[in-house]
Formats: sequence, structure tokens, C-alpha cells
Amino acid sequence: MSSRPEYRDTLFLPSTGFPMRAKLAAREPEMIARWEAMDLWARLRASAKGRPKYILHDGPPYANGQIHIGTALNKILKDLVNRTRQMAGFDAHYIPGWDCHGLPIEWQIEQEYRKRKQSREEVPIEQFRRECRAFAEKWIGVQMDDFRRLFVLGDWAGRYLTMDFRAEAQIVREIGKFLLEGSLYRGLKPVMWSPVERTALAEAEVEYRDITSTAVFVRFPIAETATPALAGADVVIWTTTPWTLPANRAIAFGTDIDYTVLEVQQSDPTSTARPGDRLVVAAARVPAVTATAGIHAFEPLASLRGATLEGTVCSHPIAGYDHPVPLHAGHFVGTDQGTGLVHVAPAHGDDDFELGLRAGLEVTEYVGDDGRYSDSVPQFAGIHVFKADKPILGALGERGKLLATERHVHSYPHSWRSKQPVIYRATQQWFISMESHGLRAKALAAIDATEWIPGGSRNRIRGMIEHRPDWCVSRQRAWGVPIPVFVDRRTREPLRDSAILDRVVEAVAAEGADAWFTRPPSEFLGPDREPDDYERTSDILDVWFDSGCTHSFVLENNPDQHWPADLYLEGTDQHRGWFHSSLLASCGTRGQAPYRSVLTHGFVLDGDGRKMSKSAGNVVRPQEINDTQGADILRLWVAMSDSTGDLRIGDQVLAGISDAYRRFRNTFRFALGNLAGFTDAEQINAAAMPDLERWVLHRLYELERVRADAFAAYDFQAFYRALHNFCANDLSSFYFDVRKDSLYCDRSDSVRRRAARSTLLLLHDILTAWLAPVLCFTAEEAWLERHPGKTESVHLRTFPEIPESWRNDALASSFTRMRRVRNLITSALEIMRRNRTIGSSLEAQACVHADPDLLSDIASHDLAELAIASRITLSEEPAPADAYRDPTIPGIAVHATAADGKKCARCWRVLPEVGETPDELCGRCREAV
RNA sequence: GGGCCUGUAGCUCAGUCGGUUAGAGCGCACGCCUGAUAAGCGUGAGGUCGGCAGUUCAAGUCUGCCCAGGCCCA
Repeated sequence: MSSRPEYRDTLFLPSTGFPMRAKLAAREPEMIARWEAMDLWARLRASAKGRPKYILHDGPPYANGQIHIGTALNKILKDLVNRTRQMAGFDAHYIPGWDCHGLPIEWQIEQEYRKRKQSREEVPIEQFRRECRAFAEKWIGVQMDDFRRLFVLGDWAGRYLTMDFRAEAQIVREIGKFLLEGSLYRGLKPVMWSPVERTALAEAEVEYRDITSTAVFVRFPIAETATPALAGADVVIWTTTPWTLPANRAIAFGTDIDYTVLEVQQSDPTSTARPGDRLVVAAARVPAVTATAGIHAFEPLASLRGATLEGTVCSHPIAGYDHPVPLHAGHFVGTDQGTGLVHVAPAHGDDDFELGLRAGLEVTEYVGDDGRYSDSVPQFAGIHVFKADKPILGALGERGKLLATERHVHSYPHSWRSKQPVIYRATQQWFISMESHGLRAKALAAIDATEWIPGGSRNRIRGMIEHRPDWCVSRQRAWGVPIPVFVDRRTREPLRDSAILDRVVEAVAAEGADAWFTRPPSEFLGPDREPDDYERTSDILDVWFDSGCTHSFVLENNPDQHWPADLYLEGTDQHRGWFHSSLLASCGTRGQAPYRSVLTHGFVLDGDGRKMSKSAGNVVRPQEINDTQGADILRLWVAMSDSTGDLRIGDQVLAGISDAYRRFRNTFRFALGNLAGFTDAEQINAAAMPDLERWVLHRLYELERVRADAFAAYDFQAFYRALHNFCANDLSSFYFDVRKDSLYCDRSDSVRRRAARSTLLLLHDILTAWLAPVLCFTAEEAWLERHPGKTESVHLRTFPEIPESWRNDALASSFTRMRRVRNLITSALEIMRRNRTIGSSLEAQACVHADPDLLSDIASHDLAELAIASRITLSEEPAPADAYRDPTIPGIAVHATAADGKKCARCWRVLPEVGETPDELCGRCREAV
């Protein structure tokens, strides 16, 4: 039984230059250099010339920092879409872009000034804008390097920037359309205002944090009422923002809320509530309010429904504020906290403003840009509103109107950039009306006409569009596209003149948005208008308007693209961001959405499903994965995750991805190793192949259908999971394992070996194409191993045609049954292995006992070959008692024993024929050597 | 607090119209092989289907509530 080492040299053992260890982190950059040297992008475009276009329009990342794992996910997903569409026969010309204007960049430049103890006001606006531009350029370079390191294919040389002059000019033209149409209007509205940054903020620029405020209970004496029970009483309001009290113009009550008029009988000596005082509060709040105010005993005098309060008028509690304070119904009033009576300052809240509109209240402009009360404000002029608590409380106390104070922790809006609290403040802003020209209706219709994946996206954006207020597009900042409007000094009306707009667009296209600020107004106004009659708007546009216009300057009038885009693909946060602003900008100017489909992906969480944050220390950086494991690992993670929901990434997840990667890689390695020296002459066609090979081809046919369906639905995970299972289940543990004997030991001219090698070639050909979109580097490496050439690339290929003739359902179901029997045999062998009767399965033989009808099906297969045993016999006789059975597979048993005969010194099978000659070889091997 | 979404094995995911004992791959444990070798093969363990209630002859699947997580908003 001794094996003869010299026979090793007569075998065809695998041989390949494709290493088992990938060394991706080191090799990937070399491969990128090679693709750039061969100008892969230009070759791709040339090869796709004339094919139908597929346009995925890139949502521009913001150019102010390193990319994070979410950015990487987004770009890799886009790349998967583009590559799979390109390989499916489309011309996928992808133009990446960047969002360049806006507050975050301005803020960083200002920070640099602050570090140098320099004020921004000392710097000319052109210089400031120049610095912002340089800052954006720097980060665009950094981000582009990272994207290219991930091997995201795109027109990097032709990338778009929202700060390109032609982009800025087009953005001016787009806002100009709203101006000329009349839906752009100027209005006074409370907006979120950051006193630190001195600008209005969009909701997207605000984050909520918990703060502790001094909440106050304030008494408003009733001055006029038709209800006798109210005479002489004080209405008590509660607010967490005492600084808004000077702007108070009304008090809101709930129509259906029950209120109590109570008379104080006994109170704490420190309390401002004196016996005999009468107070009005919601019945539900009486216990809380009296407790806070130190009222120990009281008498409820009357109880009345909110509606009866209408018509009652209070006087203002602070000296010097003599205006009446009427009571009005407000739908926003509740009794969860406070007093059930809400102080209304129309200048300082949305609800307040709306109530003020209905009730005809004055909107005060008491607070300036810097957050200080303006000079006209009695008592408090010049005081910053965040430092106003003390003087306001003092003024209330002077008149005995401060009933109580308490510390109150609540969530409050902050600028996400400066982390400083913001205020609601009435300011002059530019708005795009949702109603005046039917924008809301157009947008809703466009939502219905768009495909949303997953389906929940439609509901989400619909709800937002249905309820959103008019779009506030102005910002009192410098780094952005100007709102190109002249306002008539006398009428305060914006000038709507297309000739002026044309001149502005032309100037911006030539010298950038600076032109608006630096050119004399007369150049734009033309000879017929007197510059002194008009005021040039200095506001710039909300950056969401910029990015909402990318479709117009990237897709339209571009022969490489088309409008609308086939797909927008962004994270789920973009329902309120880019999906939203693009929809409004496009519906307002073109009446339809700029996209046919919108695909959304989730957010990346850590290994435990938690949000990543610097403070939690659970941030996974894509750059680090590239530099350690390789971009192919990161790409495979994307392809094998369900990106419609949130994704997890962490050591354990990445370890799993690495395992999957190794399976794919070793599949390539096995095929390549066994294809050494393979030539066209050796190849045979499918019809001449054994059943085993034809079954492999059938499986490829099935996978092709999964592939086509999955890619069409952007469900990459479904296909790559199926492919991974195929490599593990069907190839490695079955087909490859079975065919090793033939590949290593058969004569080189045997049909069986030739069929196996032909199949390996097909597998190599098909799997390199199928994996090319994901494992860009590895698939290329495997492809070049058989197709060397300076300008050769797997990425220039399309998906191979899989012939319908490979389909063989009957064979497939027969194989399914056979593999069940095979499992039974391997289980039986395992028992012998435990008993130390055998080690290798080739040391065993087995007899399969079964009913005749079962046997006839099994008999069509060479079970010894398929189960890698030395002999399998079939018998209709009842099985011996110690035979292996599986209760779930009735009517069949396997009786396994040590194989009869001697071990062939070359192929290691144990056969009776070995030893008949002195060479200790089986018949097949004797002939082969 | 509101809107949208997610929750099945340690991980990544299947699970059709409600219908047998809930599956796969990986990982893990144990064993084998040493001719894919920092590989390969086999066997096995592992689940209160987030929880509770309801509808039903029957619920991972339908309904309600709750819990946890995410995005957006307040």
C-alpha cells in the first residue's frame, strides 16, 4: 500500500501564477495605474458608442472633508449600477460632481480668520469667495483620489462642480425662471436664524440638542372681557423663551380645553401670588401651576370652555408696552405642559406667525441680525436675546407679573455648524411659492410618475411635499450663487425683466458669480433704467437650490447624457435633500421630475447596529479598509449587503466578507490552476460532455436568470449570494472535488478530462465577467492570467450570452435526487471515519440498498465517482441491520465498508485490480503513465 | 412628540397565497485529507422568527399595542 512518490510527476497537478493570497492593499494601486495608462475610461466610451444610454446622475457630495463610509457606500453602489448596466449592453456615461457653495465651507474659512484674530468683515468679498473656492477645490481633489482608489468608474476629467462658472450661470438662469414667472417673492417670515453666523438657516442646517432654559409663568392682566368671571383676573402663560415676551402680541387658547379661574387663598411668603389674586389656567394644569407658584390653598371660582375666552383682551405685563394683547384660539395649544395658554409672538415662531396672519397682528422686527434687541425696543435695546432673561424677569418682577420660574430641559434647535443655539426671527427673505403657480401640485404629480425603490420612498417624499411651506431660498451669506434680483426702491417690487437676467447670466458664465457683486449695476440694468432707482439684492441662494439644478447643467444639452436621468441614487436622508430640491427646481421650471427612478439606500451602522460617531469611537473609515484589506473587500461588502435598509459594518462583518472573498478567489485559482496549458484544440462542446459537466452548465443557465433579474432590480445582494453559494456548494464541495481525480489522473486526451477543462474555461470566462463589477481588481487579475495584454481588460467586456441549450431541467432534478443519496453515503462514511476504519473517502466502498424505482434513477449516475469512493454498488436486497439510514429519506440505506483491494499508487483509489501487476497501479493509471 | 422604515441562527441573508419538523452560505465545534495547503472535504451543534395580545382549524407571514434601532421632521 505504499505510495510511490515518483508517480506524482505523472499527474497534472494545478499550476498557476494566480496566487492564493491577494495582497489587495498593495496590488490595487498598481492596477489602477495600469488602467489609467491604458485609458480604460476612453476605451469604455468608445466601445459603448451607439448603444442605448443609461444615465445615473450623480448627487454631488459636499466638498469639505474626507469621505466617510456612507460616501463610499453611495459611490460603490452607483458604480455597481453603472458597471452592470454597461456590461449589460448600455452606454453608462457617469459624470461625478461636487456641491461646492454654502455655509459649512464659509464657516471653515471664517474659523481660519478667527484663529488669526482677523474679522471676516475686514476682507473684501471677492477675496473671501476666492478662499472658499480654493478650499472646495482642495477637498474635491482629496475626495476624488479616494473615489478613484475605490475604482469608481466615471468621467473624472469631465466632473461637474456647482461652482463651475457655467453651472453658476445656469443656476442664475433657473432661479430667474421663478423670478420671471412670479413665484419668487419677498416676504417677512420667521426663519431659523443663527445670530452667531448671522444668517437664516434651512432645516437641514439645524440640529436639535437638549438645553436647560429658564421657563417662566407670566401673568397678563385682563383688561377687557365680556365674561364676568374673568374680570380682574390674570391670564397665566408659560414660556421657555422669555426673550420673546417684548414681541408678544397675543395669547392663544385651545377651543376645547377647559379653563379654571381660581382665587388664591394661601401662598408661600416667597410667592408673588397673594391671597385674593385671581388666575386663569387650564383645569388640567392647575395642580402643576399652583405647586410651582407656591400656592398652598385656592378656591376655584369658575370653570369655562376655551371658546368663551374669545374676545378677551389683556394688557402687556412689561412697563412701556402698551399695546393690547387679545386672546385667540390656536390649534397648537395643548395641556401637556405649561398653563394651556400660549404666549404668541408672531415674529418668533411658525405657529405664532400663522395665528398673527389670521388675527391681523403686528409682526415686530425687534431683534437684529446679531441677536440683539434693536434700538426701538423699550427697556431692552442693545441687549442680546440670550442674555435677556435677567432684565426681562426683572421687568416682570417690578410689576409683580412674574408668577414663577423653573428650570426646564428641552430639545432646542442649534446650528449644526457652530453648535450654537438659533432663534426664530422675522426677516425679509425670498421664497418660492408652493401654490402661486401650482408647484406643489406639479411636484405631487411628478412623484406619482416616478419609480421609487423601495416603495416606501414615495410615501415619504409625498408627505413632505404635501406639508412643506414655501421654499425659503435666500441666505444672507457670501459663498454662493446670487439671487439676481433688483428691487424697486419705491415700490419694493422685484424687477422682472428677461433682458436683465440674460445680461447677468452672461456675466456669470464669463467670470463667475462674483460678477453680480463686482460689476456696476448699470451693466445689468441697461440704458433704460436708472441704477439709483433699484437696490441690488445681496442675498445668495440656498445651496439646495444649487444642487437642485444639477440636472439642468449636467444632463440638458449634453450629447453624452439625457434628460431626465434614468436614476438618482442616494441615501435615505436625501428625501428632504437632493431628491426634494431637484424635484421642486425641475417641476417649477419644466413641470416634471428630473429622474425616472429614484433608488434609496440606508445608513451605515457599526457592527452592533448603532450609529457611528466620533465620540462613541465606532467609526469605520473606508480609507483604512482600502489600506489594509483592499477596496475589493469594501466593494464586496456593499454587493453582499441589503442596501435598501441600514447596513452594518464591523470586524465580524468584514471577516465574513473576507471569507466570501477567499471562496471567490480560490474558485478562480482552482480553475486557472487546472487550465494550465489548455488550448482550443482540447476544447469540446457541451453536447459531447458528461452529465456532470452538463449539470454545471445548467446551473450557470439558472444563475444567469437570477443575475439578469437581480441586476435589473438593483438587487446585487441576491445575485452575489447565489453566486457565492454556487461556488461553495456546487463547485468547491462537489464539482471540483469530484473532478480532481479526472483532472489530475486521466490521460490528457480523455474526453472526461477535456470536458472538465472546457467547463473550467467556461467558468473562468463567465465568473470573471459576473464578478467584474464587484471584485474589479480580482476579476481583472484572474482575467489577465489567461488573456494577457497591455490593453486587455475584463472591464471592457459585456456579460456573456448563456445559451438556452444549457438548460436541462430533467438532468437538474435527477442531480438533486442523486445528491441526496450522496449525502447519505458521506454520512455513512463519516461513521467509519469516527471508528478509524477509514480516513479518506477513497478507502471506502458502499452498497446502496433501495427500492427498484429509486435504484433505477440512481443507476444513471456513477456514484463511486460522484461520492469520491472507490466502489459503490446497488442492491434491491434489504439492507443489513447496521446499514446507515436517514429517517427523513425512507426506502434507502447505505452499507459502507473498507474498500476491497489495494491502493493505486498514483490515484489513491482502492481497487481489486491494483497489485495484479508489479507497478501497483489501477488500470486507468497504468494506461495513463 | 409626528412621518417613513427595519427587526428570522454569532454574521450576511432566503422564507411564494397564512399550511408538514423555519432554510442557505459563512463562522463555530469535532473529525478527515496532505495532489487547491495561510487551501480542500465531511459531520454536528446552534432559532421563544424583537415582545405581548388578537383574528384563524392553522401565524415568521394578517391586525393592534409595546420594545429596540435608523432616517427625516418638531
